[in-house]
Amino acid sequence: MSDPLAGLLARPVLEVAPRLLGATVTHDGVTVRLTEVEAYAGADDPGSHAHRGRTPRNAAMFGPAGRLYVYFTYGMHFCANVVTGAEGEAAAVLLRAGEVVDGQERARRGRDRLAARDLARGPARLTVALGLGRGHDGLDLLAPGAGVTLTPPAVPVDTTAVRAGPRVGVRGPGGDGDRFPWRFHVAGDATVSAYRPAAPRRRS
DNA sequence: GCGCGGATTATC
DNA sequence: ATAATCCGCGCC
Repeated sequence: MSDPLAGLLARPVLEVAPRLLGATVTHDGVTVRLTEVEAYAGADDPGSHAHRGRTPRNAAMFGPAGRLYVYFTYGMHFCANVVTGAEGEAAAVLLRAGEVVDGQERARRGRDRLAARDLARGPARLTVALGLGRGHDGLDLLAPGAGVTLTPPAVPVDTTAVRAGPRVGVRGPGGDGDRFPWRFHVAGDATVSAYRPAAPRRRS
C-alpha cells in the first residue's frame, strides 16, 4: 500500500482514531477539520453497531478500511464513520465534531440559528454540514474520484492536547468510560461537542 | 407482524 | 427534561 492514507486506516482503530484529530474532510465545497472522534471496534465491542453481527444496515462496517459507514438514527439524523482495520473486522471511527474551515456559507445549509462554531459540532450536525447522507453509505474514500476527501493532518495534533473519555450516548457496558475510554477530542477546542452522558432509560 | 429504542438535536 | 420521527432488528 503506497497510499499513506490507506496505510493509516488499516491500523487498529484505537490507533487510527486519535490520529484523525486534525484531519480534514472535504465534500460538496465544505471542509471540516476534525476535533472529536470515537472508536468503535467490531463484534467484541458492546457499544458497536457490529456487536450483534452483520446486518444490512451495518454492512459497510464489515468492508475494507476506507469505506464510509453512514447510518440513520432517531428518525431524523445521519452520522458518518470511517471504517478501519482489516476487512471483516467491522471497526470504525465515528466523526463526532469539527471546525468548518472552508465553505462556511455552504455548510450552513439553512440552519440560520446556529453559530458558526456549532455547524459541525456533533455527529449529526457535522454530517449535515458536509452534505453527507444515506447515499454515501459504503462509499470508498480511497477510490479515485470518490468525491469525499479525507486528509490526515500534516502535523499530528500534539498528544498532550488529546483527551480520552467515555463515548457519548452509548448505554450499557459500552458506555463505561473505564472499560472503553474511546472518545478522543482536542482539549479546549470550542468545536468539540458538549459532553452528555447516555440518558438512563425512561421508565413507563 | 409488533414493539422497542436508538453512536441526536432543538426547544420547553 | 422531552418531543421529534423513522426504521432496523429481535422475537412472537
